[in-house]
This record gives sequence, structure tokens and C-alpha cells, in this order.
Amino acid sequence: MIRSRFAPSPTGYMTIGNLRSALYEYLIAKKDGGVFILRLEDTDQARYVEGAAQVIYDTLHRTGLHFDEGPNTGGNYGPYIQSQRKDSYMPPARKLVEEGKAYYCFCEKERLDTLADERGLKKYDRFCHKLSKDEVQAKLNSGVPYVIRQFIPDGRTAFTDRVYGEISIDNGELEDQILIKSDGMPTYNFANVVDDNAMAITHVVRGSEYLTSTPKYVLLYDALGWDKPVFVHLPLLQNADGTKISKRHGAASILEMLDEGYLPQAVINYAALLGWSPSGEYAEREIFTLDELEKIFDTSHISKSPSTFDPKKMTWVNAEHIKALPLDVYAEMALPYLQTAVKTAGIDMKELARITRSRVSFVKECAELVDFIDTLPSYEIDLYTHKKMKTDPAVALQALRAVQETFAGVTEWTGEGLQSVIAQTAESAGLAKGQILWTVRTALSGKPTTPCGATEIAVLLGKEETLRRLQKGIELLHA
RNA sequence: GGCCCGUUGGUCAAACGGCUAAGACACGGCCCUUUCACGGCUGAGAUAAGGGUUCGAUUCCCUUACGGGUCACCA
Repeated sequence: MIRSRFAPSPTGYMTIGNLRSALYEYLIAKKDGGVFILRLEDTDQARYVEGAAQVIYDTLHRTGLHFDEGPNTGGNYGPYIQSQRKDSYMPPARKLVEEGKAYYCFCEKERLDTLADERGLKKYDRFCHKLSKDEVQAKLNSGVPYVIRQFIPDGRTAFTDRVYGEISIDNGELEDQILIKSDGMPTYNFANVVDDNAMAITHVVRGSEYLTSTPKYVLLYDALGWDKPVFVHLPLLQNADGTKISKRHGAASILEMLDEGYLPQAVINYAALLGWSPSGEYAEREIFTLDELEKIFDTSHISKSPSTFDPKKMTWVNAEHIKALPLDVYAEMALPYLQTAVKTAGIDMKELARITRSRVSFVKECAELVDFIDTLPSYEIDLYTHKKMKTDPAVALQALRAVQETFAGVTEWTGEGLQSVIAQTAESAGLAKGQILWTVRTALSGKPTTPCGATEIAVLLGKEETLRRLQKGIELLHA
């Protein structure tokens, strides 16, 4: 049974990078019917941000990444907040001390700083490792503050990453890492290993910035005699200027993106594509739902090289998901915007939804597409000039007059009916159909672009208003 | 600086030694005798550089360049 976890520290909002990690962890678990776990890593009280945990819950909830075990959900491996697991870290640390694999260190920060400044030492000099048992006990008895450090043995440490393959590093590169801080709390690295083991995590997924610290984890698993999880390191995400996407660089928050109008499924879809590509029969597709991703995701197609977040493609993905929305669902989402833009009585809102759905990148854009219905905007005469349609103000005037006359006698005010009337009018007036349609559409909308054609607009507006706007067009062309 | 990782068109990326190096976004053109959009077609655009190995390298090895990551009582 695969058990994966998303383990953020509650220090602020979630970026696309955080979401992608959560998504991949979710997918790895779900693909095999496994369990997705949320664990809050709040061992650093200094960085705790009020409300950050709630933001994480909200983000995961709104994007559909529901966790099976977590702070408010429960599970058999709780608690799922590290600060509440405080008691579980000291025993394994003490065990390592007893086995000679770790030791108490009483060095003060000043001494370590001096060491670095004066002697240029990068690593701890193992001063306290040389202390005798009695000396250690005496200091402990008298209450001298301490940390517990792991003794890093000589040699090389290697592991196999699912994405990056064999990674090995000389242990000489590593310092005797601190396991327990002087405030009694575990360090991130240690808490991670202890919790992952306690929660039976099988797959550890995280950004490649952790790649070089993973040997430290491996050394801990080995020292404690625990089974190692599968490591899956993800390529970094960067901005267009090559900088890393991070909160420090003002990366967009997922919740803000959702509020701006990006659909949750679109954000998920785009995040999935950032560093992973579908294969086999899905290789040519780019639009997927979360359900589909659960079935086809595989770690073997995760890229090693960093990816750049492209807002334009993200917007395209959003538009594709809007098009894929059932009309009812889209209509419901668009209704508030449509109602704000169009207050004229008797307008079929569902019809407005239908004609705008495939033309917007964001739902809210539907409003500006139909705003001409309430009020005919003032427009310039050159709008009637279109080379390809062979129209100009003179032709337009002729066309509008002809149509005004024939439309006045129309009793069947439907799209089909108007189409045939226009065809007849074109013939008798000696004009091309396109010349009539272009000018009528312009006169009715006053806009260079509209979400539908001339007859559809006429139907929407109704006979009376249509004739009124045709008259206004004629007046404008006269002046 | 040491160590680790990476480098295919502007961007996302496929091709895990073998045809003229996919596809998508963005961009240009054309078509769809109702614009724009949608849709269809099409164009331009890439294997960082140099050495090897091989009958044959985007793919394997080495060097260089560039980029990134990491070296905390932060996560």
C-alpha cells in the first residue's frame, strides 16, 4: 500500500510549486489506490504564520486534493501536526546516542561562529564528541543547554532517486547534523525521517532542492535501522526570468489565482504538466481532469530539468476547461457577470451563456462580450468599412435602409426567418449577403467583435430594438 | 568556493543509439463566401560548444561554457 504525504510548513500561502508537489504526491498514491496524507511541519515556532494552516486546507480542498489522513481528518498515525508529536523525537535520538551514533553537544552559538570566522571551518569540529561520559553527564546534570548531533561516519552515501537516478556523495561533505535543537524540538530533517517512518510513508516526493540533503536522510534511516522510502525529487519551477518560483519572489498564491478566475481543474491540469508529460495513448493530449490524471500519471515521465511557469499557456488551459464545462455549470458561473452586464428584461441568459462559453479565457470575460445588449455603444463610421466584405459607409447606408424596410414586415422573428429575409433583401437590393450581414451586425452591436452573428443578435434584441438600432445606424451614416 | 543536478525552437516538452528531431502554447499566413472567436490547414523556429565510443549519436563517455540547487539549532 502506497502512502504518500504532503508535508508543508505553515509559513504562508501555497504557490504553484507547492501545489505541484501536493498533486504529484496525491497522484502517486491514488494511482495505486494508496493513501494521501497531510502533515504540518511546524517545528520552527519562529516562522509560524497565523492562519497559514487554514490556507493550506482551503487550497487543497478547492483544488480537489482531498487527503485521507491529516490534522482535521484523523487517521491511525496521528497526530498530523509535528508540534503535537514532540515526544516522539527524543527516544530515537537517545537511542542513537546510546549506540554511539549520535552525541550531546554543548557548544554555544558564539563558539561555533568564532570557529567559522577565525579558522574558516565550515563543519562542526566535533569538539563535544571528544567529551568523556562523565563530562557529558555532569553537564546534563547541571542543566547546560544541549543539542544532539548525529556522528557522520566516513565513506560515501548513495541512494537511487526515482527521477534523478543514482546519487552519491562523499560523507566528508556532510557535517555532524543536529537532530534535536536546544529548545528540545527536532530539526526538520530529523522530524521528517522520524515521522515518515512512524507514518509508514512509502514515497517521499519533494523539490530537487532537497536532493543534496537526501544522503543525510539515508544516513539516518541506516543508523536507525529503518526501511527507506522511495525518493522522488521534482525539478525546480522558475519564473520567465530564470528565478526560482518562491514566496520570497512574490509568486502567485493559488487561492488568489482561483479568485482571479482560474478554474481549479485548470490549475491542477497545468501544474501536472509542469515537469511531467503524458505518454502512450495520451501523449498527444494536454487537457486532463484530476480523475484522468489519477489513472495515467507515472513517475517515469517526470522531467529532470527545471520548467518555467508560462501564464499564457496557463490561460489557454483555463479556456479549454471552460469550453469543457457542461452548459448548465458554465451558465451558473457566468450568470452573476451576465446579470451585471445585461439588465434589459427578457434577454435569455442561458443563450448568452451558450454563445460566450467558447470565447472566454476567464468566465468573468463574458460580461464585456455582451455589454452592447443593454446600450448601443457610440461607434465610428469606419466600423462599416471592411475590405474583404466589400463594405463602406455608402454600401452600409444602402444595406441598412433595405433591411429596415424588409425587417419591418417580418412576423416570424427567428434566426432562420431573418436569414432568409436577409438573403432575399440582398438579392433584390443587388448586394452580397456578406455586405448586409456585416453592416447589420455593426449597426446592432456598435462593436468590431461580437460573440455571435447579425441574425442571432437581432433575435436577442427583439424586433423593436433591432429596428431602432438600424434607424440609429442610418442616422449616423447620414450625418 | 566544495559538492550535487541540469542544458532539445521564445515557453512547455516527445524521441530512453537508427528514417527528412513529434506535439502544445505564443507568433505569421490561408480557409471556414457573418468580423472576432471556435475549428481546420499551413509557415518560421531547437538538440549549448568541442572531443571521443559506434556502421550510426539528442540519446553513452570526457572536457569546457552556461544555468540552478545545496553547504543553518530554516523548513
